[in-house]
Amino acid sequence: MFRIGELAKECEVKADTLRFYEKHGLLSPSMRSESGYRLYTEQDAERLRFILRAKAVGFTLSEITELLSIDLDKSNWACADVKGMVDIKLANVEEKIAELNHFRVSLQRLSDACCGGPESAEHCSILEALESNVEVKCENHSHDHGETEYKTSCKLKG
Amino acid sequence: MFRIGELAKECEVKADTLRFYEKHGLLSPSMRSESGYRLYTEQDAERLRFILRAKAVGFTLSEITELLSIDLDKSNWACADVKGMVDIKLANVEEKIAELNHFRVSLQRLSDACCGGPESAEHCSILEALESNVEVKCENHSHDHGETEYKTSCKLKG
DNA sequence: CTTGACCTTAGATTTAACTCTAAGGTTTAT
DNA sequence: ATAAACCTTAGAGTTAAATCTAAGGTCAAG
Ligand SMILES: [Zn+2]
Ligand SMILES: [Zn+2]
Ligand SMILES: [Zn+2]
Ligand SMILES: [Zn+2]
Repeated sequence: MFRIGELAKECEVKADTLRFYEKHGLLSPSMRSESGYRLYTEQDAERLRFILRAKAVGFTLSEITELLSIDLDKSNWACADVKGMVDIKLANVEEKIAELNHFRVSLQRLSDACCGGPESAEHCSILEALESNVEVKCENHSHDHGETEYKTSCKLKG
Repeated sequence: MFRIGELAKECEVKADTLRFYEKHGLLSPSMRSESGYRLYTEQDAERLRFILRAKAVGFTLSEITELLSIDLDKSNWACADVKGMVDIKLANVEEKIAELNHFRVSLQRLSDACCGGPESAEHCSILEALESNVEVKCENHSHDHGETEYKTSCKLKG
């Protein structure tokens, strides 16, 4: 039997989080003490660990609710159902990764185009790219700061 | 001169979004009509496009606020400052990608371990993995549903 | 017997970026 | 002149997953 703070510490979450999970139907303590304190059994702790493992794998709390209901009623579900959920999630994650990769490439291109030197940003390729719609070209690794500045301070100058 | 709806349509955002940007100091129309309608100049439209481009690259609105203030005052900033922002963002994005890749691998492993067949999930490897802390092994592509079921319905059975 | 750590509740706040509502004023077309 | 389409404002609602606050009850130690 754990009190809320004990289980929280054991599983490295806040007591607030456990109350939140209870309010949202993910995990209720099996008992209460006479004075009303939540008392969690080892089974409750197992269920919490299930939740946390699913969360670590990227499921949202409402998806976890669904997984829990399947887990408690396995015989009425098929492997196909469970695998389906995982595969949908996998597709979501892959989509998100693709989107972020798009950001990454764009940012890398911007970064590569800027000398990063200490001189004025008046001709900074990054700002220019954001001002106009021009895609930064890959080769443009040292941009022009004008005759003098360019020669003296652009770090990446060929 | 565009009215709010016109600029919104032109840039494929909602009028609400433009009011939101105004409230948050990203973009104010240069004028108002006699009756109080917002009137955006071409310069305002340019600024909006700057915002949208930066957003497309993954900057948050508060980062964009910062970029805009740099852009309006370029001479007081160095390339290093601008590139620094981009590089920080790039690092964030890369971190996020790494995190999602972690999810992806875990999910893929779960998915691979489940036969996805129509029989009861009572011995589903996915649920078992979530119940216990055991990492699913890579080779475990067809799990056991018990003598009979396994033979009749597991799709991936070797 | 009192201090401090812990527990209870309901409800408010946080973050980001919108999105919507209500109640009304303006423009344009028919 | 009247309807449709547009505009104004202030402020509330949305989403997810907590996190925090206030006001108070409980428990073990010294
Ligand atoms: Zn430079
Ligand atoms: Zn630069
Ligand atoms: Zn199976
Ligand atoms: Zn399965």
